Formats: sequence, structure tokens, C-alpha cells
Amino acid sequence: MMASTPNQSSLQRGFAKHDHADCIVAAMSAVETQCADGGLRFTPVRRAVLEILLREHRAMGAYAVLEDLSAQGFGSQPPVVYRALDFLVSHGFAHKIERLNAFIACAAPGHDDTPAFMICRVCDTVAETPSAPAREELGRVAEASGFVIERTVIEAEGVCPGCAEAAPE
Amino acid sequence: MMASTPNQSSLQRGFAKHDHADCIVAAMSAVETQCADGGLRFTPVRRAVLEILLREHRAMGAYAVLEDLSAQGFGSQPPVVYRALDFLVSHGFAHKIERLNAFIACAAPGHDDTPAFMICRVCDTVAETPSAPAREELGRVAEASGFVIERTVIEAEGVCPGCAEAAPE
DNA sequence: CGAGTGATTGTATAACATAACGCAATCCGG
DNA sequence: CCGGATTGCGTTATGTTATACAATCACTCG
Repeated sequence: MMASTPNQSSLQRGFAKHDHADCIVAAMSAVETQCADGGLRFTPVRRAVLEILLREHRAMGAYAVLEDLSAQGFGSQPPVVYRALDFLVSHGFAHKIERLNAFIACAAPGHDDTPAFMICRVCDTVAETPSAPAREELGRVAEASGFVIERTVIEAEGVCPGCAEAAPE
Repeated sequence: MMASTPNQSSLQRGFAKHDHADCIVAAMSAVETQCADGGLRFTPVRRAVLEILLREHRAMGAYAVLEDLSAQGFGSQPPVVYRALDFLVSHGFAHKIERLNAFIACAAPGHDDTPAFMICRVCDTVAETPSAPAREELGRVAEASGFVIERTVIEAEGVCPGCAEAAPE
């Protein structure tokens, strides 16, 4: 049967299709604004890397990004891309998917610095979802043992709706 | 002899000290039993790798394990250790800490195949903790979007009780 | 015995990541 | 505008993590 929630398109952070050109423009401008406000230098390399990640809209290895980047005339050595990725990740404009050793543009800059991710093992699509509830649960356990949590990685691996339909186990 | 120990140790899964020799023996024998029951081949290499992980009692890179392993006269090439680690991880006898690209022996074989971890960034100690509650929360969100979760990585990074006390920020 | 299965090993290479250096652009107080 | 401080960029080199591929060994089942 149909799923219950036909939800808002512009905030879509799941696996549904969306207007891609629009989502790129929106994300770029959101990041631009945040950089301006925060006195951060949104340099050409950083901008290019973010654009690459947004355009692909999936987790990319650093070297895949680098390939694109150098094709655009930027430096072609690993440190170039790693520095840009560090900048983007540390300011919440992109995320590192630890499970894949790969990077993805943030789907909603400014909303949640450390979301949870759902990774489709078939098509490698990665969807972002709020992680606050799960983090709270974990925080309770940690607190009891005296552990101070600074950051939590939450990554679910499985099969996305599209792939489950296409190739039912 | 010193063999007699308060049994606080056998259930310890946090940061507290414990009887290490006892915990190694207990874990090895638990794994041995499970392999026998399940028809799994607990070969010398696999046994040696698990022993190394248990002895160190912290997350180790594959190449650190390999060094120990080859010092014991086993093969000294990466695939040797990766195969053994794959076996241990896939059967729940060890875990991969994605955040560190490192491996650690399971603290409670048979109890929870995919626990959550608390990683101390100061001393690199890793504690295992049940993750069921947090996974449930996430499962609810995933279900709503049609994503089928097969495995969830939950890794909290922070400061353990011991280190927080030693160097309070 | 002989075929099949699964483990072990080794070679080679792929993929991911950082150290260290010097130059260039940018920022900022004077 | 000038000059120093800071930050980013490009490059060389290297370190670390992981897998593809193929040959060999050992055990089991028919």
C-alpha cells in the first residue's frame, strides 16, 4: 500500500526524487550566506568541491572529487581536495561517511551538524536524517558510565525503497 | 595463585578495570563454543588474531595486528590478517570501528552483534554498549521512508571517565 | 581415489590520507 | 599604501588502509 506521508518537497532529505538544479542552487546560496555571516573564506577550490558533491548527490571518495576538481583546472594533488573537504566538513557543509570513507554534501546546511545517514548498499545513495532522538538514547547510557560524548557517528546500511522494489531480495 | 577473581570482571563492558587474563580466557572459550556449535572453522590464524585483539583490549589497525601475527610465524601479508578479521567480524567475534578504521575484540560474544561504541579520543580506549534503544529510534524513521536497515554503525566519540578526571578539559 | 570446498599464502596494486615545504593571496594595523 | 601576519594553495613525497587475483594445500564426501 501507499506510504502514509506525502511530505514536503523542499525539505526532502530522503530517497525521493527532487528538483536537482534547484537543490544545488539552494544549498550553495545557503552556504554562501553562512560563510559571509561567519567570516569564513569560501574560496574557489572550496566552492568547486562543494559544487561537485552537490551535483553528484551521493557519497564520493576524495579521489573521485579530486579527479573532477583537477579537470576544472585546480590542483590535482590529494592535499588540495582533503583541505577543502576538511573545511566543508568542519563547518557542517558536507559530511564524511565513515562507513564508506567518502564524502557527501550536506542536504540541509545549518539544520543539524551531525545527522544520521542511511546508506543503500545497492545504489550507494545516502540519505540524511535527523539523529537527535537516537543520540539522546545513547547519551543517557553514556552519562551513566561517565563518558562525555562530543560527537556521534550514526550510519545505517541497508536497501533504499527504490532498490528494494527493483530487486526484492 | 592469583587466579581467583571477583566476578565483576566478566560482565564489565565499560571503562572500568578488570581481570584481563580472565576476560581473555572467557572470550576465547565462548568463541570456541560458538564455532563448534555453528560448524565454523576456528583456524590457527583466526585464533591468533582474536587472541591478539583480546590481549590488546583496544582498537588496533589491521597492520598492527599483522605485525604481531607475523612475529608469531604466520603469514606477513595484508590479506592474511584481513581475511581473519573478516571472519571474526562477520560472525560477531570482533568489531570494526569505522571511525578509526580499526578492529577490536567483541567484549561479549553472542550478546549483541552490532553494539554501539564509545571511543575515547584521549586514550583511544573503546567501550562497547548495547545499541538496541538507539537503533529502534532510527528504525522508526527508516521505516517511514521505506528504507530497510540491515546494519547500523553507532560510534560515539568523546572522553572517557578516566581521562576526563586526569585532564578536565 | 578423485572431485569439490574452503582456507592459506603471496604478489601486486588500488584506495585513502597526511607531512612538510614554499609561494601567493588576503587581511589588517599603521 | 605598506609591511607583517595569517591563511590557503600547489607540489613532492610518503604513509596507511584495503582488495584483486591466482596458485597451493587440506580436508571431506561420494
